[in-house]
Amino acid sequence: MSVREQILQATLELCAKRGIAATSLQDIADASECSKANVVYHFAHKEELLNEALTPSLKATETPVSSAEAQGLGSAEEKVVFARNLVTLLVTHRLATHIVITHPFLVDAIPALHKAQVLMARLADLVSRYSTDELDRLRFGVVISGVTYTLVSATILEIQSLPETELTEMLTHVVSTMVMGSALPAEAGR
Amino acid sequence: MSVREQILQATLELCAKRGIAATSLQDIADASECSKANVVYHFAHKEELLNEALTPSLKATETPVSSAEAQGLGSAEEKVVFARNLVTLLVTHRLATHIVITHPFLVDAIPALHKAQVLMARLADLVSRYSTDELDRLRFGVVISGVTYTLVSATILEIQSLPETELTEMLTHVVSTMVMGSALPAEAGR
DNA sequence: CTCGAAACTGACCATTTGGTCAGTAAGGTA
DNA sequence: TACCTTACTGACCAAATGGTCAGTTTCGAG
Repeated sequence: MSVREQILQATLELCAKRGIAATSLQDIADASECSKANVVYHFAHKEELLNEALTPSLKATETPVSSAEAQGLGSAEEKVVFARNLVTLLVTHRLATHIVITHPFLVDAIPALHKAQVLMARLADLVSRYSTDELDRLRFGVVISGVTYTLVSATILEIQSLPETELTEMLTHVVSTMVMGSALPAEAGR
Repeated sequence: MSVREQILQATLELCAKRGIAATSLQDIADASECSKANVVYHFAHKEELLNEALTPSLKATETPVSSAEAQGLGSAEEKVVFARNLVTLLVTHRLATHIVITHPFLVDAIPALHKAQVLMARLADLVSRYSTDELDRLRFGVVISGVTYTLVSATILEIQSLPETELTEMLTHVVSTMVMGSALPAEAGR
C-alpha cells in the first residue's frame, strides 16, 4: 500500500473512531508512519484529506442507488435484493458511512459530505415512493442509521462476535423485515 | 435559570451538535454568557462538566429500566407500554442520549458515559430475554441507535416537520413493531 | 552520470486549547 | 463597621493544533 493510501486508510479509521475534530494530522501521520508535513504535502488541507478519503465510498454507492431507482421496488424479491445490496454497501463502506452520518454539521466544509447527504435523501425517496405513509420514511431513517451504527460500533469496539458474512445475512433480514415488510423466510433468518 | 444551569444546558446542546472534542470551553462560555474562567470555576475539568451534564438524564433513565426489568415484557400490552416509555425517555433526553452513543471511546474518561453503557446493556438484555434468538439483540441495537439518531438529527438540523407528540407516537409504533412484533393497531399508526 | 521532478522532512509559526492564578465584586453575618 | 465565603473575571501559561517553508532524499528519463 502506498503512503498516500495508508494516509487515506488511517484517516477513515481514526475519524470514524474518534470523530474528525478529535483526529489530528499528527495522529494520522503516526498511524501512516510518515511525517505530518508529508500528510500536508499529499493533501493540502484537512478537509481535502477527508474529502479524498470519503470519495471512493461515495462513488461505489452511486451506481447501486441509480440502478435501484431505475428498477424500482415493486416485488417482494426486488425489495430483498435491494436490502441485501444496501447492507453489503454499508458493511463494505461502514467507516465512511459512519463519518457521514456523524458529521452532518460539516456539509459546508467537505463537499463529499454534501454529496453523501444527497445520496441518502435519494435512498429515502426511493423507499418512501412505495408507500402513502410518512411512517415509512421514518422507518427507513431509523433502520439505516441504526444498522450503520450497530455495524460501526461492532467494528470500532471490536465486538466481532460474528463472522462478517453472517452479520451481513442477519442485517439483510433485519432491513427487509423492518423497512419493507418482506423477507425470504428460509434463507435469511440466522 | 442559574449560570450553572445555563452552562450545563449549553454543554449538552453544543456537545450533541458538534461532538465533545469540537466543543471548546470558550464555546460553552459564550453560549452561557459568562467567562471561560467561570466555567472552569463551576466545573474544574471538561470531563467533570460533561459528567454533570449527563447525570440527570442517567438518573431519569435508571428508574424506568429497573421497573421494566421487574415487571417483564410478557404480554403484548406490556411491550407497547415499554416501547412508549423508552421512546418518551429518548425524546426527553435526546441530547444526552446522542452524546452517549456517539462517544463510546470516552467511557474511561467520563464515568457517566460508562454508567450509560451499562444501562444500555441492561436494556438489551431485557429485550433479548424474551427471545431465543441473537437476531433480537441485533434488532434492538439497530432500533435504539436508529431512533436516537433520527431524533437528534431532526432536532439538530432543525427538521421539526412534526409536533413532538406525534413524533413520539410514530416512533413508539416503529419501536413496537420493529423490536417486539407487537403494536396497538388502531391508536399507534399515524 | 546528470538533472529535474516528485516524495519527504525538521524546524518553525500563529492560533486555539484546557487550565491556573491573583484579584475583584457582592452579599450575608458578627 | 469588619470579615468571610461564594461567584466571577482578565491576564496569563504550556501544550497541541493546522499549516508553511526551506531544504534534502529518491528515482526514473536523457
